[in-house]
Amino acid sequence: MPYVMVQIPNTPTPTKSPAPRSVPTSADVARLAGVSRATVSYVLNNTSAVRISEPTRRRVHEAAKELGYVPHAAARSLRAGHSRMVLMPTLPVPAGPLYSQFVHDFQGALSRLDYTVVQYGATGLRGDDAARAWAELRPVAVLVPGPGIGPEGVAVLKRSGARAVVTLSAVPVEGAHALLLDHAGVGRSAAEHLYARGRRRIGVVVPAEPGLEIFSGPRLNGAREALHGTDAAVTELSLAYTEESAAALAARWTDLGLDAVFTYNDEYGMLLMRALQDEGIRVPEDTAVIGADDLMLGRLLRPRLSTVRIALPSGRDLASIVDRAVRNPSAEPESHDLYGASIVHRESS
Amino acid sequence: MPYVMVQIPNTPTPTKSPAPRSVPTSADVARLAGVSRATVSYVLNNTSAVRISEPTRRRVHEAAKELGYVPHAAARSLRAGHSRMVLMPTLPVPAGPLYSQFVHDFQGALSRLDYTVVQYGATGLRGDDAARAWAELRPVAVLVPGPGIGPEGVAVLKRSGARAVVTLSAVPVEGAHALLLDHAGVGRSAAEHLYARGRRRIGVVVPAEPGLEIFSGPRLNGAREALHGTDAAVTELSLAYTEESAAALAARWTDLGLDAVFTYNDEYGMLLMRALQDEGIRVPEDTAVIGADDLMLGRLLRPRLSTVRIALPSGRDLASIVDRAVRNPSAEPESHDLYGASIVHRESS
DNA sequence: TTGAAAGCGATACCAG
DNA sequence: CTGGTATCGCTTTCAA
Repeated sequence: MPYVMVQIPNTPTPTKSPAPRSVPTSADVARLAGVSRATVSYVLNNTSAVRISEPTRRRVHEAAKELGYVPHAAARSLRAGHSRMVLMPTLPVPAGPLYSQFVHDFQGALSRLDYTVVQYGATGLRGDDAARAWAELRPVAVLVPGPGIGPEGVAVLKRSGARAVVTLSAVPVEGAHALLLDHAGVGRSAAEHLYARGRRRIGVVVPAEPGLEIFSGPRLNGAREALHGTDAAVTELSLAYTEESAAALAARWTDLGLDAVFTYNDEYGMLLMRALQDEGIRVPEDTAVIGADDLMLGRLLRPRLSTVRIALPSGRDLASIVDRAVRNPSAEPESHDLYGASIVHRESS
Repeated sequence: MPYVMVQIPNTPTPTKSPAPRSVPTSADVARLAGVSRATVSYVLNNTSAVRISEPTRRRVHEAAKELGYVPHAAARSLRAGHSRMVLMPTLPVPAGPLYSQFVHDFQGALSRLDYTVVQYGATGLRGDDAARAWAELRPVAVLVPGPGIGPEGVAVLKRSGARAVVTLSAVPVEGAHALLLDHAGVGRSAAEHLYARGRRRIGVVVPAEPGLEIFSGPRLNGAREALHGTDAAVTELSLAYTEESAAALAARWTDLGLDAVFTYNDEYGMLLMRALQDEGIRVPEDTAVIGADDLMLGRLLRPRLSTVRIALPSGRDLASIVDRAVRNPSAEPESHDLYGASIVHRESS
């Protein structure tokens, strides 16, 4: 810990020590193999347009291996003028199981199409600044989860060479392909379901964790909307993902006088349902509970948790949408409605 | 579009249509502002070494805005000879809650130190090829989760300019900083706990999902190790993360004659515990159950799930390890033992 | 079959 | 204060 001894300037100055052994370039390989850089490039890329003699190939390969040569992606794509990188900004919140699975599938599908998926941790930047930061990488396509981009952002990306911008969100964005997640529909379905089952005083959980508003807002509004003009009332319930918060909420449950609750998703549902049960409130007799996202854990609860399923696109489908858009960038951006806010009725409601 | 006339090879050739409006460069900005590229660079980077007149600054900024100019990261880092990118290969499996949280924290901490975290989806490449693919991006540091790299891989990365390679895994790798996750210790602790509570016929769940062997293997072996030479026996139990698989396993539970089970982690634990209960097997009376990872859901089960907690490093700690290593690349790689395979004893065991 | 050289976009030195 | 220009590493014509 020598750091306590010296003044550290407040700007992060990287130590500019000369690299002990500098990074080998194709020129180094050429020198060692006794050929020109062009030849090195031909050999290493298996260029079919030119034929290189077998002894030369071997010499080049050996030299490359000996030096531990690795081509410089930036230089290559600078020269080429394009890359096959698909950029995906990371979510501002830790990914849930649904999203993790989706990303995994999407990556697999795209790499089978010879793209490279990069999740880019651009925290702290908002709106157009974020889009500019993404554009600096000159990705061939960008998949934006959530409402992190506006029409100007899309324009910036396209001007910077992105051949496809796809949003995965509740509202379409001018110029971008849209996968429309109907969060409001989730809230609406949940509310309608509870109403149909005779519930009239309906709570809606809104996670206290920051960053989730973009999902929880539409879900809450959807529920409000569905019950507008009926004799049912909606109560917004803030809940953090901790046992204490759930216990506190459960403790004032009787005072709240609710006979049903839509818990934002299955995880919060599990949390709250357990707290209610511990408080002696019977589910579903006293209070009906419904979650969302149809996670495995809902099926394992007792009573089994009713849920609203929202279908994310399969990774393969989305990958092919991206690929098509990249191959034909002039095509009009499409909107794909991801219907499927469908009720999975189990025992808790 | 003369391209329709020629044979398109079956390799995915991107349509080489001339971009309708090509990407603006700093030269374009310079032209529009009536200054040289150098001046543009000075203005846009607020270079303090030179002073540019206010009118000129304005003209440059206006030109840049009008063209929608965004600098080209590849060109910049090619010139600069370094970047502040920290590369993190994505896991070969969808991330669990523990890991998602960890990545999120780590990203946040590193961006506060002015690094950019990139999760790179390099599927399909194994061992040294993967390391080479990562090295092409010339990251300043690489964090490898799991045993995805060997000493040669580390060497390749370092030769390519990576100033720090950190592995998050069970075994240290020559030349790399190591965060040692004691998976075997998890299995050992679980087994010792069950043994101490009088259990002798102990099952160990091994997830059927591919890609998890790297975690489940050591956990199983740790359990075996702990009970070696005692009067207890270990039975390996393959289990897929589906209700059917769990039900099938539970159905033959009596035949198996087990009085305890270590379920790999809490999620599999929840799954199996529920299946056992549905089968009429009492937990913990007939069979004790213990999971791992100390997920929230374990606390919400009834009986509450005992678990083995394994402490991942905090994102901030790890970020500062990386930062230190980057600033002082010549320092010997450190190994940090992440002890903390500690038993959280609840009701299921 | 191989080599010389142009140029991708941005930056920083050195003159003017 | 501003402009030329060399340079980063690589690919790809064009010549030899």
